[in-house]
Amino acid sequence: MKLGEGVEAAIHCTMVLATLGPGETLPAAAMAEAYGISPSYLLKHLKTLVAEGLLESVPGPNGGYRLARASDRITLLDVVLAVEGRAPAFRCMEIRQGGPVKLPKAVYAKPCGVNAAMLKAERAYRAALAETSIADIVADFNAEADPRAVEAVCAFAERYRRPQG
Amino acid sequence: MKLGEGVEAAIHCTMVLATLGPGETLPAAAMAEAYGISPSYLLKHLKTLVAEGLLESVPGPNGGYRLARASDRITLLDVVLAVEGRAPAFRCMEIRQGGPVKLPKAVYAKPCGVNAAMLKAERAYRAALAETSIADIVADFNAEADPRAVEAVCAFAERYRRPQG
DNA sequence: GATTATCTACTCGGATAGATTATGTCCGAGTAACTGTGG
DNA sequence: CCACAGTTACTCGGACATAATCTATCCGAGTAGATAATC
Repeated sequence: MKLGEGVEAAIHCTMVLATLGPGETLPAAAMAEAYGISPSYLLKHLKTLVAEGLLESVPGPNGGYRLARASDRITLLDVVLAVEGRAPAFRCMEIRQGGPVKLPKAVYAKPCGVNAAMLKAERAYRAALAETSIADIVADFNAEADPRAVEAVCAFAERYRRPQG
Repeated sequence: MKLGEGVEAAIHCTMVLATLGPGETLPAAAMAEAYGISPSYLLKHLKTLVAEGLLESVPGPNGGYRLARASDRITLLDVVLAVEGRAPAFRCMEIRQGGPVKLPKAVYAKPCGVNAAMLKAERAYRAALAETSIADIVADFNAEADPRAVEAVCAFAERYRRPQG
């Protein structure tokens, strides 16, 4: 039960991309510098987000990344699943069938109760993540965070944003 | 976002230990054989469960493991946290502070909104796990599962159980 | 001076090493039961 | 026949290899813009 470090980066990058105007892009190198992380490694995760349909990439000079759809239609769940994979955290290996005594397959027709309980909990987890959109997080940040932090993010986006794409 | 394979084994072992009478124990080797997993590796996880206070171990001949408290007071959350650790799955690295522009620490006094949202989801996950006790899972298994599977588990426990401890 | 072909520089994308964690295994410490002996 | 000491075999506990995964990096493909030659 441990999420990769790239999830945090992916969420923050998605947030800052949400502050851009329509069509504007931001290069990966700028975001990597802004958060003090490896550009190559961030690129790896951004690539995944593009493949998952959350972001769009524009190659060439003045290229960069932008959201593939409005920020209020991208949830934290979308980002987490894109980076970590859609497979459930608990993967039932059916060890209940692993013993030496082999019963007919029909005995195990009903799904394992343990698996059911674990998946139920994971549904609750995902539902909670799905309740919060990137737009919500950004709005909360702008409203609640220290004005200097908000100003710093705006200045950063203003400096590195690329028009149109 | 991925749980170790040992979680499933730990839950199933806890369940079968819950079917024993008071004071009775079951050796690790028996459970490993019943589920077709490595005895040494299972022992590793059982050891952890003992250290976490969920199980008790009895050394020597006729030794084994038993629950440290009643099965209706052991939840799935207890087992998962014992095996996977109590640390949250999402660990905020504060990359928002990682950039080249250094703002006063007071700016970051309020916790990161991303972290808050992720931890909220994880609280929902843990709450769902805490709702289900091992006794619940066992009762559901006895009521819903195929009678042949129930019989197999009973026969197994009957064969390997050790009196008293 | 306008147009066009070329060239350059900058971007993302995929394939490639290193580090950390999870998985799987082995041997040693400790204890209860068994065995043989003596009373 | 009973008590007792020694031995044995079986259990868990901790330290040690192996495999998988996450982290980090480098080089290549592609494109927009700048440049310079040409009409």
